[in-house]
Amino acid sequence: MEKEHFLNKVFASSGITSEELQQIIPKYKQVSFQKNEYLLTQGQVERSYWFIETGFIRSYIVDTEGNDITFNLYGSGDVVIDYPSMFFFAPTRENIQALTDLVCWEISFQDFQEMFNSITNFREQQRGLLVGSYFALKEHSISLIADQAKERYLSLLQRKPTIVQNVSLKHIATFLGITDTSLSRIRKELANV
Amino acid sequence: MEKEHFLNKVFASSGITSEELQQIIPKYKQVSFQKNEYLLTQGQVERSYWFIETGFIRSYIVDTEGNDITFNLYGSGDVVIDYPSMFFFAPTRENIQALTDLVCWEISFQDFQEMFNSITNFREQQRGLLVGSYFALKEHSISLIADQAKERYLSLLQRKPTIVQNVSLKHIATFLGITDTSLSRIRKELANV
DNA sequence: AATAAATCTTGTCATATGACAAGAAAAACT
DNA sequence: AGTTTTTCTTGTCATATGACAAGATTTATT
Repeated sequence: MEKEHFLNKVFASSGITSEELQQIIPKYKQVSFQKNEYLLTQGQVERSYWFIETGFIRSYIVDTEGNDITFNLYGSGDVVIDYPSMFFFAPTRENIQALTDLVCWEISFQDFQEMFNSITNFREQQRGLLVGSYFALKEHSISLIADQAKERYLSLLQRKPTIVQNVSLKHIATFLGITDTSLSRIRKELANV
Repeated sequence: MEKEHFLNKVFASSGITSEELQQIIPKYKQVSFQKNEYLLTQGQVERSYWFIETGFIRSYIVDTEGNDITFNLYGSGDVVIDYPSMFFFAPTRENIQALTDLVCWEISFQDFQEMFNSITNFREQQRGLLVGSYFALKEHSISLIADQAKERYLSLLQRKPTIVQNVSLKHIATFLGITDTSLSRIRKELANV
């Protein structure tokens, strides 16, 4: 996709003017990653973030027992960023990995910061992304407490069908807070109905 | 506490100048709530938020089965806000309730917004609060998946001892994603060691 | 102080999910 | 195409936690 076309879509409902968009466009650059490549690994400080044009990404953390837990799954159109690392200059606990070959649009923290401080509409739009991530995490967290594993799976299937279709069972399972064994049984049960 | 003294503490490490602080100070007003009073209820849109000077607050949501689940617990110095409701003008799912008599400092969204757009240091500091909330929620969410209930309780006890001392067992339990019965047993077990 | 209400503890039993292991199926690689 | 590696399924058994109910304790109210 052409850069301008893509960014037009990203900023479509933000009220950004075409003059502002002309300032924003040069800050984004297209980057590609190969399947299994890492965009960020544990211990690094994130100095830029990405919008996915095509492909799938997961982020995962390794817990104290060494278990690999998928923290988030991303698809086309999603923004991929570890906010605490980016804004606190803190070494991340996350590993962000390409699940497929990727085409992304990257912006550096420095460029982001400059536009965040100078363009009100950009600021509002980006704050919206952060609040949106917070909201998604909040719903996920409530769901881990309130819902059975089967309900969590059905909810994900409804909200992000392409993720469920394209990501391996074990990653979806740990994202939902269960084992791959359990998710396999849940799928079997759902298929039998 | 005097208003200026309190705000000096809140903005201490934000790089805000004393001229800027003079702009900020008039926007905050002291408000009191009585025990059990609601600061926000389900369905409302949040139009201001609070810093707690003294007292304890909990926010809870009611799930689809009618269960009351504590989403967050707040004590002195904490910022109390439902970000999605505030920034998306969305009816909240949360009920925010005083657990004790409270003294808080309140700021309206409108005043917040004005300063967020005009004072760079205020902007950075407030963005930091949002990212900090995101980070806390992220750790909590990972902990719900990766840790046993006992570990989650011990972690809360270590990070927020005054919360554990001042909030009733059943609220702490649902915050940790377990029943009051289970938490009671965990406490018994810990006492016996 | 007496009473009522809320909170916490403890018993018994049920159940969702995990742990581990073996095979089957699918995907990746040579 | 054949081989290796990864992913998914299924069986058996274990366990953390829940559900419900009855008392005990603490706190609030008259």
